Order: sequence, then structure tokens, then C-alpha cells
Amino acid sequence: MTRLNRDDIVSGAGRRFATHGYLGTSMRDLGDDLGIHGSSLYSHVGGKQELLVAVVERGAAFFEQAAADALEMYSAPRERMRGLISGHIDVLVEHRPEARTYLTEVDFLGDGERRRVNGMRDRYEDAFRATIADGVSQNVFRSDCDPRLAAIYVLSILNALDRWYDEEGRLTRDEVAEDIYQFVISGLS
Amino acid sequence: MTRLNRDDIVSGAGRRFATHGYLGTSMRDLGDDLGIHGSSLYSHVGGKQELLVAVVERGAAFFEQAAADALEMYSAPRERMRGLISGHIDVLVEHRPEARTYLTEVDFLGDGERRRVNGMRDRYEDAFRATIADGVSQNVFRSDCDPRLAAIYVLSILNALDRWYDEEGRLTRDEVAEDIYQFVISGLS
DNA sequence: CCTACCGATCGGTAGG
DNA sequence: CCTACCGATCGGTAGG
Repeated sequence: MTRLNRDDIVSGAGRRFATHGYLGTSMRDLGDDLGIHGSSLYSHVGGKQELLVAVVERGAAFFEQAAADALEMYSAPRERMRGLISGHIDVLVEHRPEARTYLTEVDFLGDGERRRVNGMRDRYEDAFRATIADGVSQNVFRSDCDPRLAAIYVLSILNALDRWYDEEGRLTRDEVAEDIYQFVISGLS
Repeated sequence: MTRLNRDDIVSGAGRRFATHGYLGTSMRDLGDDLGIHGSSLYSHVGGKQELLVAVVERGAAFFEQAAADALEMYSAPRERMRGLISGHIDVLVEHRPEARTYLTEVDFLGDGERRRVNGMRDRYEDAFRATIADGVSQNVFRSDCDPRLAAIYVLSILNALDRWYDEEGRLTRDEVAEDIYQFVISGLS
């Protein structure tokens, strides 16, 4: 039982925020999870709001990195889409607390920070939109599909995963990725 | 300025819960919205929890009714799917506060009520799943698609609408419905 | 529907 | 990292 550092506390906050929500988490709850008094958290962090910022930023960074990797690794639209889908699922499974907090608690950020995070989300969405637009102009996707809307649909499917997908369940990560890929590719073709 | 009744208060609660969340709404906030003191609400309702139950139940009932209408009105799988999609969008647009609260605040219900509501949600999902399964057995949809997963995908797209669709924006209700229908039908074909 | 109020809990601070 | 504490706010009640 060694002393906690800031990272431990941000991780703990991520777990609590993901399961109980930002408003549903008190500093005392968080302290209990970590085995210290709620008030002791203030030796490590400035406050509850600062913890939310840290957790959400971690989540946003994971998704940003996943998109960058997919775009670098593949260039054909279909492969890129497959890579984006897999990457998204990987982030969701491997960093669930941060991913979920990022997806559901953005509204509780301050104005400036929320705008920043929404900007990151828009850039992430752009990776999907651009991939679809490429596919359209290369005639591998339907020409009558609106890339902006299609990107929203794909991300809607992916983001909803954290409400039902259980890695210990029937489907492996690859199986869901493949199934979603097939659905999406057919939808675009 | 006449006196409020219980329905007014449930409606007001729906609006607040939808925009600020259940935990982010105090009885005083709600009273302010309605022009009375927070404590006066207790002459009309038993408490905050009871309001959440009432709002969520309204939302669930709207979706249930929409599904029943679509199933009664159409029988061919593709038409049924189209009807289910339109119906869902109608509920989202016409009863946004209740729909959104139903979709996002279920976790704050008590155990019994939450199970009841999740049961209603499962039955609603069944309408989509059964429609897809029918389509598969009638060879109008791909035979390699899992109706259970496909239903989740369609509902993911539909439920996400309330985070971005604006009826005052570029797209009419019918245009989104048509676009989603095309995407989904292609994904299933 | 209002006034006046209760006990509990909240985010956060002082001082060690 | 703990103890002791603060002012604010919460859901809810009593009495009218």
C-alpha cells in the first residue's frame, strides 16, 4: 500500500465518473474507492472539475490516436473504414472508463474546455467523413450517400457499443468489428 | 396564470431532466421553471423520484405506441422498417423531453422500475429484430446478418439522433428518415 | 400554494 | 495524508 499519485486519482475518477456520472460522484466517494479521505484528494488535484477535465482529455486522446493510426496504416477507403472501426472498439474496450466519460459527461465541462473537446470530437468525426468521401469519389461507395450523415451513422453504432458490448460475452472484439464493418460497408455500397 | 396540475409538473420535470439530467435538477429549479416554490411541488407529487418515473414512463409509452402503429400499418419487412424508423423519429421530435429522459436517465430509477422500463425497451427492440428476421426469412435481407445485432445498429442510429438532429436545421424529418432507411436497407441487403 | 425549517450531504479549506 | 470544519445546497416536512 504505497502512496497515491495524481494518475491513480485520475484513473479512479474515470472509473467512478463512468459508472455513476460526474454529478453522481462525490469527492468522498472517490476517496473511499482509493482508500483515502475525500479531503485528502485536494493535496493531489485542484478539484472535482479538474478531474473531469483530465479524464475526458485522456479519453479524447485515445480516440484521436486510434484515428491517426488507422489513417496512417491504411489508405484504401474500405480498409481505412475497417481500421477506424477496429480502433474505436479497441479504445472502448481497453479504456472504457475514460472512453465512456468522454462520451457521456462532456456537458459538465466548463465552456472553454467543452468547446475544445467538441473540437477534438469533430476532428475525429472528420476521419470517418473523409474516408467515406474518398470512397464515394473513388466509386467504391454509393454516390448518393451524404458522407456527413453516413459518418454520423457509423459513429452512432460505435458509440452505442459501450452500452451493450461485453468482452466476456458471446462475441469477440473482432467479430463485432467484422459485423459492424459488413453492415456499414453494405450500407455505403 | 391558473393553478398547475400534476401533468404540468411532469412535463416541466421532463424538460428539466432532458436538459440538465436527473441529478442536475433540484426541486427548487423545477419550481422556478413553473413559477412556484420548490416545496410547493410536494402538494402535487410524492417526490423527485416519482417525477422521474412518470416522465420515463411517458417516454416509453410513446415509443411503444409508435412500434405498435408501424407493425399494424405495414406487414412487408421493408415497409415495416421504414415505418419503425419514421415512428421513432416522430417520437423523438414531438416528445423530445420525455424521449431523451427515457433514453438517458433510466439508471436513476429504482431497481423495480428500472427493470420494468428495460423490459419495455427490450420489447421495442424486438419489433425491430422481428422485422429484420422476417426480411431474412423472406430473402429480402442478407441471410448472413444477425437480426439481433442489426436491430441494435438501427436503434443506435435512431437513438443518437437526439444528440444532433435539429428540426429547424437543413434536413426535414422525412429526409432524415429516408436517408437512414436507405442506409439501413442497404446494410441489410 | 407559501413560509419556515430540518438533517444530510456537498465541494472545498485550514492547519498540521 | 488526516482531523476538523465551513457555507451552500439538497430532498423533504409541518403548519397554515
